Amino acid sequence: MSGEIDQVAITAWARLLSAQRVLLEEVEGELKDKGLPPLAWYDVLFEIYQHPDRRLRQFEIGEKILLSKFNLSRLVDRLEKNGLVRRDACPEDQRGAYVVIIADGKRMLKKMWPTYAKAIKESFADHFSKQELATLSRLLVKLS
Amino acid sequence: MSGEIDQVAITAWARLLSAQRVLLEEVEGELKDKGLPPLAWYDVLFEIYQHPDRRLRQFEIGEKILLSKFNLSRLVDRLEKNGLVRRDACPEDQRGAYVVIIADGKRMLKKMWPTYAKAIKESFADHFSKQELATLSRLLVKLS
DNA sequence: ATATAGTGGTTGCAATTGCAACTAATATTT
DNA sequence: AAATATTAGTTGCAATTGCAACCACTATAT
Repeated sequence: MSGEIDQVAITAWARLLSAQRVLLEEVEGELKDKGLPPLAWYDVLFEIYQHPDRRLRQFEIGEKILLSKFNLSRLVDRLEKNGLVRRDACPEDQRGAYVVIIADGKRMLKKMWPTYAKAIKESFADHFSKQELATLSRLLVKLS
Repeated sequence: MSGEIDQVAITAWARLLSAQRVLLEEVEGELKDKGLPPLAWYDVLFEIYQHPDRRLRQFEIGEKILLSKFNLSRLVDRLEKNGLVRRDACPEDQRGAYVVIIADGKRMLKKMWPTYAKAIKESFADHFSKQELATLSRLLVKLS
C-alpha cells in the first residue's frame, strides 16, 4: 500500500491529521461547554477586528481564513443576526458590502478569548517547550 | 487580547490551524477531482484493513479516527450501501456488530491510495526535508 | 459603445453533521 | 436475582456544509 512516498512523510502526515482532530475537538468542546459560539465565529470577528478600519470585504475574510464564499455568506448572516457585525454599503464596488464589526462583536471576542486561550494552552502549548513551539512554528509556516 | 499564554504559542497554534485547513482542502479537493470518496472513507477502510481480522467494532473505529458514534454509524451505513463493508453479527456482544471490509472495500483503498499519496507528497511532504519531517513527527506525536 | 468574461455574493437543494432521545444489551450494585 | 448504571449503536430533527445555478456589477476585449 506504499508508493514512492516516504514512510517518514506518511507518519508525519498521520500525526498531523490526528493532532488536528484532537485539538479541534478539545477546543470546540471547551467553547461549547462554556456556551460560547464556535471557533469560526472567533476567526471571522478577529480578522475584521485586526484590520485598522474594523471592516473587511467578504472575499477578503474568505482568503484569510480559507472559507468558501457560500459558507462565509451564511456565517456572516449568522453573525449579523446575532448583532456582532453589520453589512455596510461599499461605494467602490456595488456588488458587495463591507462586513463591519460592531460593539457586541468586540465584546464577543473579549468574552471568548479567555476560554479559547486556556484551551490552546492546555490542549496544545503545554505539551511543548518554548523551543519546541518555535520549531513547530518555523516548520508549519511553510505550509501556509 | 493576550493573556498568560505566550505569543510563540499563539503563533504556532495559528499556523497549525492554517496548515490544517490548507492541507485538508487540497487533499479532499484532489480526491474529489478524481471522482473519489472523501478522506474519511479511506480512514475507516484503512483502520479495518490494518486489523489482522479485517474487521472492527464500530466503537473501536471511532476511538481510532476520533469520530462520534452517530456520525460513524451513518458513515458505515454509506460504506455498506456502497458495498465496501459488511456488518457481521457479533456473538460476544449482541448490542453491536463487526464492521468487515470486503473485496470492493480493499479495492477502493488501492484505488484511492495513489491520489492520496500524491496529494500528501505535493501538498505536505515536498515542503520539508526528511530531517524536518522527522522533527515534525516527533513533535506532533505528543498531541495524540 | 457593445459584447464577453470575470468577480462578489446569494440562494435552493441535497448531503453531512451534531445533538438529544431512544432501544437493546451488558456490567455493576445491592 | 432484581434493580441500576453503562455501553453500543440507531434515529429524528435542526443546523451546517457543499455544490450548482444564479443575479448584479466590474473589467476586458473588440
